[in-house]
Amino acid sequence: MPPQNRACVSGLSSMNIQEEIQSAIQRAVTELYQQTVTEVPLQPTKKEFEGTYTFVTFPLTKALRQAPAQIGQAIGTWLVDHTTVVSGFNVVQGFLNISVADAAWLDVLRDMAGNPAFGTLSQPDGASVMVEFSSPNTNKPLHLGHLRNNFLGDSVSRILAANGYRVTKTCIVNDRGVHICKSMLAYRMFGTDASGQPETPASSGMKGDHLIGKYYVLFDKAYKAQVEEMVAAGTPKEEAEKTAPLMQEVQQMLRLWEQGDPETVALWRQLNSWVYTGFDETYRNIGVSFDKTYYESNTYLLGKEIVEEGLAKGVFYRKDDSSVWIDLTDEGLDQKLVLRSDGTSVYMTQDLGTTDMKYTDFGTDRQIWVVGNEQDYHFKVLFAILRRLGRPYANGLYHLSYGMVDLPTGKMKSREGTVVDGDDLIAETTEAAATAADEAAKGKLDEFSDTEKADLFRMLGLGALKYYLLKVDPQKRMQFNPAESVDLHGNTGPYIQYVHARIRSVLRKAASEGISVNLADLTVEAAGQLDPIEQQLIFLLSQYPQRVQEAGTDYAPSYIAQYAYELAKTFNQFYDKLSILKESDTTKLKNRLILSALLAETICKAMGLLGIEVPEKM
RNA sequence: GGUCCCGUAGCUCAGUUGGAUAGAGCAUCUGCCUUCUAAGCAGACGGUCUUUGGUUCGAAUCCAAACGGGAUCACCA
Repeated sequence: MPPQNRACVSGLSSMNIQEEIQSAIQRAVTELYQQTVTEVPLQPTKKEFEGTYTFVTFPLTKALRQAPAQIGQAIGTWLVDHTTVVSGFNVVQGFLNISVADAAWLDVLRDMAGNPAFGTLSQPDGASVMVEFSSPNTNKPLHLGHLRNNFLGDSVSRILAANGYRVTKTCIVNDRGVHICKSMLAYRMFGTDASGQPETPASSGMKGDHLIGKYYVLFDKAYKAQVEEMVAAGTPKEEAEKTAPLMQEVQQMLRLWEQGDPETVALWRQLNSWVYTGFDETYRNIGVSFDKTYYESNTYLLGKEIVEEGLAKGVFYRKDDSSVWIDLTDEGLDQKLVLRSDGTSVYMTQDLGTTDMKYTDFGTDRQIWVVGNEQDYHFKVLFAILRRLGRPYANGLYHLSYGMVDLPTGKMKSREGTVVDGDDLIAETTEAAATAADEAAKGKLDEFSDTEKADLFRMLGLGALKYYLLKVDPQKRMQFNPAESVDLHGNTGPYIQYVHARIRSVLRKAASEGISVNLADLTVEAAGQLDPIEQQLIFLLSQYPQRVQEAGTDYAPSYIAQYAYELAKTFNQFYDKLSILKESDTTKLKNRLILSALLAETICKAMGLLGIEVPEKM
């Protein structure tokens, strides 16, 4: 991806400590050494040293012809003498650790707290992006792997929106094809009870997607039995798999569907509509929605005219059997089929057409696909083709690839029935959260009504699950441990949710005691000393816009998860070390309240970027 | 076999553009609630960053090779 504009980061305030120190260091070097430095990277000072920002002087030793420590000493002294921001420094070898004046911290706090849009960035050109995710098949319910996909896509969409992009969320439903016909056929065969009544979601009490999933499994069973029988009778396995009567029937059904046979189409519509009702319920449960849903039954014929175009442009070539190919060997890829010899489409043909269509519909500068890493190769080829066809959007395409989710027992395998169902998992997670939370609450929830409790437990269960799946780098294959996923302690969603509730509780108490929390009360000058933990909190908060921006450029919800945890953890340390409401110095007290309020708000925003709600009480 | 991804504490994972003695959580052990929510905090224990070379003031990070795990290389999607 092209690097984004770094300049949009600092829209937060007139007073940006980091930038101020950076430019001051540049001036220091110019004045002290008559040299210019263009890059002034600062890093957070390690915990065991005093200071907030660290400037590494090793790289300057050659140009300035001085020892690293000497340079640090000189620059540090200069900063203290010539700026109001830097209050002190210490030098350890090539590391210049810089401490910031309390007045500067409080200034920053005031700017952040006074800006309701803090952390919402803007793109000067009003850039737009489309995120495609979820994209389920209509022959089975969503499972754990789909949840990772959905949470990623949803979160990335929110992060990009916070970065100032116009975001369009799309979903392409795979609602046709052989696999759909399998469910349809099985339903026609087994879906009627002894008295001739067809099974429906209502009659069975099953969610529509689960009901259809059941028939998909039934087909597979019957088909396998048939193949085994044929093999036992002497037919070679491969031949049996192709010629089994059930498979023939499925193929015939697909042909009928493609011809628009009314009866087949009616059955298809009926079953799919049940599945959609089921999916809608799941999406509502997990808080995921789309701006536009595409159906493959409408798009599967697209792309053929692009094949013609490619042939005319000489990008594709036709073989003797009249199949059409592209040769990408000079890019380290292979030769790839784009149209079958019988003139019908393959996956690639369709994707070429759909990508064009999405661009025609929305004209977004970028398109992102959240799709598992087993399709890495497919997307490399797709993007390469679109580049060669000279599509104007070709450089804005990105495959957000993610790894599989394994179980402690190993891979999820649908054939072995080890797949973790999404709905079941959410129900179990909520249940586990309820049990654990009820116990941990120790009476705190006594005044909650049943619906309030249910709402909280749902929030905690879902928060635990989303956080668990999002805190890991998408690219990495990850292990799903059911016990860990519902944990309320440590680096978890509920831990962060708890901190939010904790802060809100303090703020409520302050209000009930008649302590006002107006920004105007924030005293910058006579504030006295800030505790290092308070400085650390303000520093962390000031990093928020930058983290949002980095998460946007890297499509990385995990950055936000990590950040939210740091905020929560640091607040707990602050909360343990210093009293807020019992502070006798009212200036300090009000400053702490403002700091706490901003912290709650920022935790809420950050968790919101992960699609996680935070409670007022827990 | 070709290509791509991954390899960090017993387990699950962080580790920003190469920087200080590599960090969290879980698990195990030890302290801290008459005081704002203890669903918390503090501490202890735990490492040849898979291995070997290279690049340089400096490498978990960059390069190369090996080893281990995974994916993919269909006229499937």
